[in-house]
Parts: sequence; structure tokens; C-alpha cells
Amino acid sequence: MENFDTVSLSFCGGTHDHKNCVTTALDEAEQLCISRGVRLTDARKRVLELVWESHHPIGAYDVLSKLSQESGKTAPPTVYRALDFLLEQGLIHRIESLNAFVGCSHPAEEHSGLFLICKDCGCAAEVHDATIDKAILEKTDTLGFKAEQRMLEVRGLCPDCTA
Amino acid sequence: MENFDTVSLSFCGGTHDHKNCVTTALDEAEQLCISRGVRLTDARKRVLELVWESHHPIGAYDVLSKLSQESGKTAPPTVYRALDFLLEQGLIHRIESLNAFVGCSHPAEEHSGLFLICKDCGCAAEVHDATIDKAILEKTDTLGFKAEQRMLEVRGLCPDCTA
DNA sequence: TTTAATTTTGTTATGTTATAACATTTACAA
DNA sequence: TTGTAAATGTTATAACATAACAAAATTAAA
Ligand SMILES: [Zn+2]
Ligand SMILES: [Zn+2]
Ligand SMILES: [Zn+2]
Ligand SMILES: [Zn+2]
Repeated sequence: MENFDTVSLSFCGGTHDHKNCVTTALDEAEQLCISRGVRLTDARKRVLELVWESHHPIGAYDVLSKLSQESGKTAPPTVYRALDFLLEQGLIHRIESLNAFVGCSHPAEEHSGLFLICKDCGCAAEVHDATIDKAILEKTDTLGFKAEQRMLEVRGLCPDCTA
Repeated sequence: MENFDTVSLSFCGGTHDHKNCVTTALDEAEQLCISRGVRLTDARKRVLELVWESHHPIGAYDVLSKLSQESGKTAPPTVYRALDFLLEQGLIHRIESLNAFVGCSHPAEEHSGLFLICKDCGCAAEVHDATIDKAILEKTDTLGFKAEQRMLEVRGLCPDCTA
């Protein structure tokens, strides 16, 4: 977890077989839910798939309109319930500054990522860094603040858009 | 900028003369705007005051309803324009995970804070840490990502609510 | 000091994101 | 198979934010 993970990196540049990313993610999600004794229902699985199929963070209402196209009229709670489930299970992340969601490529381990969001091409890469994690933890500990959840998002230009 | 600043700390605990905090912040804002050649109009100043008067991050529509109470019917753009101005000038910060705003107590220097948000009492403290800043900067630099804006928010329990 | 340009504010309407509340169906186990 | 819990459907509404254009106020120029 020390660099851009391959999937996220590919979002902003070279070609890759993204279908493969999606199926891999869905398979892993399926296994994970079984091992946890929770139900990855068809609706939830389809929402996860739609999030993964998007090459950018996707909003709840974009998911909704895709669902409506394929399954007829669908209402917001359907989507939000699925997204909530996926968030709880760590299968997706929410990007607060975009009100949007991205798939997580290592849902098995609990973690807080750093999201690099390109203001030009719109891609969002999830990266991890132990030094950052440690620095934040030490600060909150020192202050007597009991941290439970963290969001770290950086807006700027990705390598592809800087050139 | 190494610890909880006094103002923020006081939000979650002991009593303090918050009126004093507000007037200090308003005075500093006034000076800063003059020195920058931008106009802190009555409307903008009043919104800044309302944000400061709140002991918690305050939402745009809460500001709106206070304005409406005192000045008669007011529309959302009035508030959002003022908030946008204040954000541009660094006089307030936006907490993305709450869709809410807090006053900044050192608007003269450009900076990115770490916001500690108590899920129990709702207070939000802005703190700063050079180690964190450096760790994030190094990571983005290494990845060739040109960072422009950073959002770092931690949810949990503040010292007062932990006890 | 009138005029012109620019900035700020007013106003109406609408777009976007998210949840409450309650009914129905489905899955699963006793 | 029947009771229970979980998941989904449905309707309505809440909460957050901006587009577009008109009017007023400020500033700069003539
Ligand atoms: Zn992740
Ligand atoms: Zn880019
Ligand atoms: Zn600040
Ligand atoms: Zn607290």
C-alpha cells in the first residue's frame, strides 16, 4: 500500500483492461461478504459494479439514473441503502468534497486512505502512507482526541494533467 | 499554531468570553480586507459574525435563517455569496464532512488545518502540525501530484466528551 | 460632477444531494 | 409452515447549492 495502486493509477492515463478490475473487485467483495456473514444482494452487487465501472468518482444520482435505465423507475433510497451497506463493509469510499463514491481495491483491511483528486481530468487515486497515518495519530493522541474516522483529500493536478 | 488554539478549545468545555473572540476576529478581518484591497461589506461582515458566534460549525441555511430573522426575507444566494467571499479570503473554513463552516482564527497566514470534530458535542477544533503537512507534501510530491488544496478532518471524541 | 464600467446585492426559479416514514416482499430459521 | 428479521419498494420531503437575470451601489474615468 505504498504507492498509487495500479487500478487507481490507470484511471488517469494509459489503457488497461478495466473490465478485469471490476470483476476482480466483485469477486473479492463476494468472498469478503461471505466470510463476514453479510449479504451482498443483487442490488448491492449491481451498485458496487456501477461504482467500479465508473472511471471517476460517481455520485449517488448517477448510479440512480443507470439503475433506472436498466431496471425501470428506481428511487433514491434504493441507491443510498446500497451505498451505505458498501461503505459499512469498506467496499467503497466516499469522497466528501465531491459527494461521490469510488471502489476500494483492498477492502479486506481496514484503512483510511489519502485521495488525490485531479481538478482537471476528474480522476481520484487512493493512496496510503504510514508516515501520514502516524503523524495524524500522534497529533490526535497528544491532544487527547479519540479519533475514530478520518478523511484526507487533496485537490490538484495529477501527473498526466501536469504535463 | 502547534496546539488547539484557545478559541477552538473553549468551544468544548470551560466558559470563556466568546463575545471577545468574535470582536477580535471581526477586527482582524476588517484590517486584513483593507490591507488586501477587498471589501468586507456589511452583509459579509454579518455572515462572518454569525459564523463566529456559533459555537459549532454552522450550515449555510442556519446562517440564512438567522439573517432572515433579523433582516426579513433573505435568499440562499445572499448567504452563499458571502460565504464564498469569506472562504476566498481565508476568513472561514468549510468542513466538508459536515457541509458547515467555522471561523478561522489566523486568517492572515495561508494554511491548511486539521479539523477535529467531536461526534458527541459537535465542536470542531482547528489544529496544525508541521509533521503532518510535511508528510502529505512529500507523498504528493513523490507521486508527481501537484497539490493545491487539502482537506483533513477527523471524527471522534473530544477530550471533554471522552471523560 | 456627470457618465460609464464594475462590483455587489436582490429575486425567482431550479438543480442536486439525502433522508423520513411506512408498506411490502424476501430470506432464513425455528 | 410459520414467525422473525432483513431487505426492498414507494411516496414525500428535507437539506444543500447554483443559474440567470434585474437592480442598486460603488468606483473610476471623463
Ligand atoms: Zn481503500
Ligand atoms: Zn488529471
Ligand atoms: Zn485556519
Ligand atoms: Zn465533545
